[in-house]
Amino acid sequence: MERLQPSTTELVILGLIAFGERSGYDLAQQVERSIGYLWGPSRSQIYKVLPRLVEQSLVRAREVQQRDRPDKAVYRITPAGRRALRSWLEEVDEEPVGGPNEFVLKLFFCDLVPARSARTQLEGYRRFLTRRLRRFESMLREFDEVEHVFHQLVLRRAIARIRTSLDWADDVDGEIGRLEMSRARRAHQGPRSSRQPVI
Amino acid sequence: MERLQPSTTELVILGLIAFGERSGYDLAQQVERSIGYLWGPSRSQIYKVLPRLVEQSLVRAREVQQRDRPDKAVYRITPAGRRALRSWLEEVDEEPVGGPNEFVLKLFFCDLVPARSARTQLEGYRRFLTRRLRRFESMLREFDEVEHVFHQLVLRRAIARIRTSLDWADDVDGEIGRLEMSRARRAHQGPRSSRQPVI
DNA sequence: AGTGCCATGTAATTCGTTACATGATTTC
DNA sequence: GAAATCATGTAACGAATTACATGGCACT
Repeated sequence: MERLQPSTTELVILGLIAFGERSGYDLAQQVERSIGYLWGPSRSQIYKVLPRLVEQSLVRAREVQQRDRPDKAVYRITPAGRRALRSWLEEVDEEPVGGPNEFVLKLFFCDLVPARSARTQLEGYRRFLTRRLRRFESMLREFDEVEHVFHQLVLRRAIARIRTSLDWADDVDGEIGRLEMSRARRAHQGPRSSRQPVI
Repeated sequence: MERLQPSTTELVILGLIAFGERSGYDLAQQVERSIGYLWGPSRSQIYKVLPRLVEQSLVRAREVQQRDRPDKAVYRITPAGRRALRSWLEEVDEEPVGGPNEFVLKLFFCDLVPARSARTQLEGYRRFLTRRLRRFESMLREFDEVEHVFHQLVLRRAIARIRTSLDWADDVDGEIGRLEMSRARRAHQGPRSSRQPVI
């Protein structure tokens, strides 16, 4: 009974594990110190997801004995896990059900994949933002400003934020270019570098 | 078995009804044409919430017979509903569980309350944003830029968006000022105006 | 003695989604 | 004849939260 695509929650956990071996506790900590604001499952939810990932053989668990600390289980990504993660990151969902954050969430993990994939994802995000911007701007024209001042104001905030994100996307584009160059340079100098994608 | 505070979903539905009598269908439509992007319950969820609101006597239902269209039920806010809504809008939750959107959601409904309440809510939002900005900026310093380029980039987006929201808050402040003045002018000229708060 | 960190989980409950079901009327 | 709009709901399921439960070590 394998699902075709794991849930976003599962993929995010998987993504964090892809950066290196982690325990459930580590994951909970890292979540709130990094992507917690984009997407924040509770500690207990993480512990529920981990066995599911093992079951789908996307990660493998390993017991670690400790003296002065409680024993713990650490999880490491498997080849199947890498494949699942890669296909998630490479697929561009034009209208994600989980909202616009899904683009950003995927971009967060783009250190794991070739710069090419990051660029593709970014393009999808840009298209999404542009569509939204058009829609919101036309909504703004329809609203009457006299009766519902705050409706308009809130909409204006949304529009301003989209514009900011679009500007940011331009920055990222440049950054990806620099990344590609530095990776290419390293590739024909020394063979293994920490900057190369790891999955 | 009365809850002390209705859920956010209930309050948002209640808020929309406060603008005027609505059917379940109307609500679903209005949601996706206005605040859907901030907070989007499905149509079927709306139909589940409406009886709950009746039960808590925050709204009253009325049957409407129609010839060429199916009959429908329309909902109107009650005095108890107004009280619940007002207390929600006037209360500033410094760290909302539903995330930052809760501030914006409340501001969306601020045409219903005195300008004073809007300003108080806005101040809370500003404090929230400033706290976040400080936190994110310190996170940015901690990240190493070499290994995880995209972690930094995503964080930079969040920071840029917060700055945009803060600028927007300045705008809203000015707009509220204008609103107060125009309301005051109307108050000592004609007695009833559509621009006065309705709850 | 008390707080906080490490570490993992279960149980109860709520919230919400998707899919299904129905059916008339209007518009292309 | 097909599609869209109006109109309301149920049923099955999944996802996620909060609260509960345990327990040792380190630091003040």
